[in-house]
Amino acid sequence: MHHDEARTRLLDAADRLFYERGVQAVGMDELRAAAGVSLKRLYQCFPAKRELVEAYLRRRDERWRAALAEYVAAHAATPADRVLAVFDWLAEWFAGPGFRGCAFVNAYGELGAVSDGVAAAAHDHKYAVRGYTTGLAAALGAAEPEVLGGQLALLIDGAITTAALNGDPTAAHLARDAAAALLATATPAGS
Amino acid sequence: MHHDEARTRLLDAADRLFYERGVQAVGMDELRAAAGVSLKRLYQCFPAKRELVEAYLRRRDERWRAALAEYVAAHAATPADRVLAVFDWLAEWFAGPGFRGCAFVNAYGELGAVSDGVAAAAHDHKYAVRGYTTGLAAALGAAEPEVLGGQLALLIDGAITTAALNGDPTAAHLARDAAAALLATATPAGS
DNA sequence: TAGCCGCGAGAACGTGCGTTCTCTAGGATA
DNA sequence: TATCCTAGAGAACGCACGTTCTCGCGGCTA
Repeated sequence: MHHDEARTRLLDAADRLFYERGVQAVGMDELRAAAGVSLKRLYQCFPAKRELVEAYLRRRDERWRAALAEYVAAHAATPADRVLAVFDWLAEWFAGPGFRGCAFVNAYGELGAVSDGVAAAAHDHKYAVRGYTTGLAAALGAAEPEVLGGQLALLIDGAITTAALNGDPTAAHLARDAAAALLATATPAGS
Repeated sequence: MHHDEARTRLLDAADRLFYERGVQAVGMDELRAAAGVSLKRLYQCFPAKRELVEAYLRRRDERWRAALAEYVAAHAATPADRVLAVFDWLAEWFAGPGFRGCAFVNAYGELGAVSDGVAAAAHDHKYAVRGYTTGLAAALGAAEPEVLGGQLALLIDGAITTAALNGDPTAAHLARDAAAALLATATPAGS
């Protein structure tokens, strides 16, 4: 097996197992077995668990934001619809199998105090999401895009947390309605 | 030392250490030392770490919600001010020393998949907070108190997450402004 | 005073896990 | 064909930690 394929399989296994059960609940040997890779190869690809964890978060960040952006681009035509589509995408995610909240929040709770790399990955992810919503707000012609974008990010995080901890996927609808109300007050009428 | 005093000191130490560094990063012996209690006494009070963790969460839930309700009652006169005061309290919490996000979200990320007790404690906490905000919304005369209350809870969770992961205490102000906008659209004019 | 009880201190035990080491087999090369 | 390199399988190591056990001391009771 090639180095790159082993790396991909390890990241796939990490993405599933770390998200499903938490980082510390999954051992390197279980990961190795799930990926179908030898322990020696594992440590060639990721010399320590720390590095695997950070690579898992970095890749998940890219994929998560790409999936969101792709859905929004495909399902909405107007700037306002794009904002609302964000919450439609969340609704689908929440209702899907295996949803267990935000991987970055979870990892931060587990390791943020102890691992700078994890804390930085969580920070960067949230910062990037906020950048995305701020972009949507700017496209709307909002008076203060940073404010509206930040508020949309709050609603996203709140919905994820509520959906996970309360097991309530309808949090996405609640957040969508709140976002619509914020849009109405923060943008020039009729935009 | 009395049994009850040992229990209190253990819970005090747990509240500080578990919140500060995460549950799994703190060993029973370190906890014992921080509480100034013997290991034998520790296991008399809490026969397993699991039980100490759950007691920590239960007590923190009560104290957190009591502190919030007390602040709101003391700093706001009208129903609308009470809603906004929630976010003022959050702003103080975020800016205080040692803030590291929501203890329940953190514990859920760490152990929610593996411990039913932790998942239930997190659920119950969020459910209770939502009940509180729904009460505030009802006092406002909101057309749909459950909706507004739920949305306020989303903003609270979003603000906590953003403040923690982005290290940005001003998330409370953002959330406060968003709450004000929601109040304006969800309540009869002038209430 | 003699015996008993409960406590604190800390050693000890078992287990899980991150990481490294050993051994064996197979394929490429001269 | 002989040799070397690499990979896989899995044993081994070291450590951390949850939990239990041992020991010795101090205070109570008869």
